[in-house]
Amino acid sequence: MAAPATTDKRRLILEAGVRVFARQGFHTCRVADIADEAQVAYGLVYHYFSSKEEILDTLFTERWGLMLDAIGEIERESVSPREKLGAIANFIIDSYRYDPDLMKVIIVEVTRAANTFGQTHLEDIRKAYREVAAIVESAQKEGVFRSEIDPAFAALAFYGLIEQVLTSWIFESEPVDEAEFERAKMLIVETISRGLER
Amino acid sequence: MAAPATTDKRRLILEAGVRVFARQGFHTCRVADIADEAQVAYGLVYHYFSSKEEILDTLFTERWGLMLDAIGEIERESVSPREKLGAIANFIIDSYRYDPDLMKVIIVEVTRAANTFGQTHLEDIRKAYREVAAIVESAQKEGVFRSEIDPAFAALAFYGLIEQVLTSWIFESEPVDEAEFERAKMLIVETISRGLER
Amino acid sequence: MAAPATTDKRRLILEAGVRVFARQGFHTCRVADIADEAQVAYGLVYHYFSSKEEILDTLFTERWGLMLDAIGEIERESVSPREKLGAIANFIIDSYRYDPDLMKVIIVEVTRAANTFGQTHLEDIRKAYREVAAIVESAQKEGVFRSEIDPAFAALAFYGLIEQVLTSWIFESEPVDEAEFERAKMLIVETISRGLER
Amino acid sequence: MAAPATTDKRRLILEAGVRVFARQGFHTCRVADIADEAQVAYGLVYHYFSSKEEILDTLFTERWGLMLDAIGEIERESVSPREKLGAIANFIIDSYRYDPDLMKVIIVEVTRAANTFGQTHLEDIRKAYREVAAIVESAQKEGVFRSEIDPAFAALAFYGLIEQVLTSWIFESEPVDEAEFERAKMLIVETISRGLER
DNA sequence: CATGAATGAGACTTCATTCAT
DNA sequence: TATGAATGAAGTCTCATTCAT
Repeated sequence: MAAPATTDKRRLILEAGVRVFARQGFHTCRVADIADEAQVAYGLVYHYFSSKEEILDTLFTERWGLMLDAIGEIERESVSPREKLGAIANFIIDSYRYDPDLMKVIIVEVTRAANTFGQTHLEDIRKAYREVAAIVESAQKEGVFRSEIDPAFAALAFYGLIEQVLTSWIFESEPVDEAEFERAKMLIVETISRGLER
Repeated sequence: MAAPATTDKRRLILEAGVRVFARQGFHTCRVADIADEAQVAYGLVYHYFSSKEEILDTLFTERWGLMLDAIGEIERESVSPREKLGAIANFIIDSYRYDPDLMKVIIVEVTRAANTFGQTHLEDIRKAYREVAAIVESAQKEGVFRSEIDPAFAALAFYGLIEQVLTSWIFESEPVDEAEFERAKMLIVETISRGLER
Repeated sequence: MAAPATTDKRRLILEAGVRVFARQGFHTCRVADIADEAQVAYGLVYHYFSSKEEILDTLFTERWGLMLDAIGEIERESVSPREKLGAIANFIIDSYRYDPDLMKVIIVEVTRAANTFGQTHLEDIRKAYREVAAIVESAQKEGVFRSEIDPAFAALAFYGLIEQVLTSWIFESEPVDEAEFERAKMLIVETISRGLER
Repeated sequence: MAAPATTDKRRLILEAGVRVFARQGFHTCRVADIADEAQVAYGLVYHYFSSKEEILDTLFTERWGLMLDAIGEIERESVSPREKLGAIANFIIDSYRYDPDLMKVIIVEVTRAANTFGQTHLEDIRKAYREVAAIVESAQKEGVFRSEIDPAFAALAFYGLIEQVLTSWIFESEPVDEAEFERAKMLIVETISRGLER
């Protein structure tokens, strides 16, 4: 009695949404494009989602939720702050490696879109920032990180760097190769650590 | 040949565009909103600009050009690499201080918008990155900066941090106070330098 | 061959149709609203009725048929014309008293709706008019009613008055009280008789 | 400098609205039909009216306002109550004679449509009823009309009769001839007066 | 330069109806 | 009988752009 993945039309539509949003952009694509991509009747999109926006919201919330969960788990592990930040960076970069289209959509259409969706999901986004800031703060208390730097500012730098790296990949025409992923992980951790450690 | 600044309708429209794009976003606003804001007849917008997009393009190109000029000048000055990066960060932050709406529009609608405009102005944007990378590279050759870090990656980190800081201001409901500007300048230079210097 | 009234889904749908049409109007409501109101699966509506319109048609035909039957019976009784008209008025007003929603639907969506359904059921509606006209005509022949008035015109006045009274009730926010029903019956008969009798 | 009636597109659209609503009904027609009938671009309809509904509202309000004005004037004349009611009946019937399509639309889509528009314009409609009731009431005080009949009920009967007569014309396939109009005026006044006078 | 009416393609959304189970 | 997912045609409204004055 396995779940018949092929006939879960709702999931089909979400996956089509990822591809279409990534290819054409949220504002530029039409709902018809999503239906076509999903090989599904136009109206079915509205059977499962109340609007084009809800598709994007769902994609973001699902993925961002996974990330927040992962960050929470990482936070609770008893490893060094450096390793924690490294693990978070890894997770985000692996998310891109695993599904670049989805991450592109999330970054381009939500995380970096200050207006419509950025506002809607601001609280979720800020939660991720606060988690990183918390890691930095407790590392400062333990004396592992320098205290001169405001934890919130450190979180800004952390995500700013990662997002910029992902964005540079997004703009590239060629798919990113495996070595590049590993190199980026290392550089990010290296750079951030150097800025934060004593 | 006096320039009657007050009745330069073209300028009026550009300035209205800044306010409207900042307030409503490029995709959400209508050309009529811009005409209204500029207190100008609907059709006049199309007398001076061939499309809504051209208004945004003009705003971006004007401002980004000033920045590229400033970076060029800074590059040619004979000061330390650290001071050069600091000067660039200052310039960008002062741009925001001077005209937050314009910078909001440039960041939200162009720099961070991977699809439409990001693509159009990609070359301009990359030029700025390359300038910073060049500063880093020559500093590495002079032995002032560590050589382990790829200059292009350093530029990514540099802009990523600045953009993230500006973005955090953009999302804030309260206007940013002067002290915050100065604090940010210092933190940015401090963070970047620490990551790059020997 | 017991009729399990409670589970007669068809009847459930018809009754739900009355409530939904009365509340939201025929054009504004959706078939889904009727299914919801009837607590019945969406598709079942189409199992019993070929279209939304057929539900309304059925409601009208059922009720209007009862009225035509009643009028026929009343006509055959050997009472005065005044009493006959009074009995018809009574019947219609009692129909409203017994099921105001149903009468509202019939009047608003069929009887007073000149376009779609009015046309469909025009013949049925006219039959009722002709019955009243026949009563008037034979009363004129018997010398009980004045001959100056065209029987068809008299029927118009008769139904016009009743419909207007019902309409005024339909628009009222408060339910009509019993005394008002009796008062209306009297006034209607009084008014019509005065207009028709010698 | 005569008003160029031919190019007043707004008026053209209103007039087209009358014809299209009369022919197809408000719910059944499309905005495109109105634009076509007016020989005007689709978008222009929305340049002048915010919705299809606003066209109907405008038609009703314009015409009903004229009627209320006329009733007000008639009320102020120093003639007998019978003549006043006759004048009102005349005005309404002449309105139909002059522009049957417009009156058809007003009656079918507004006055007799208890749901959407009836509700919107209920107050306007009731105002007309109250004016007639006022005439009846003062006639009762002067002793010209019988006091047994509630003035509000009399108004109901008055409009009910007129509306029913107009409705019967609306349903007729042939246009109504002049003699019929005059005959109806007389019958209406006759019937109502007989019901009300001492 | 300036105006704003006019155009019409386009996109979203709704919902009656069908159909496979 | 009963279910509700699936279909897709329609229709409303928006708005960038054009154009006559």
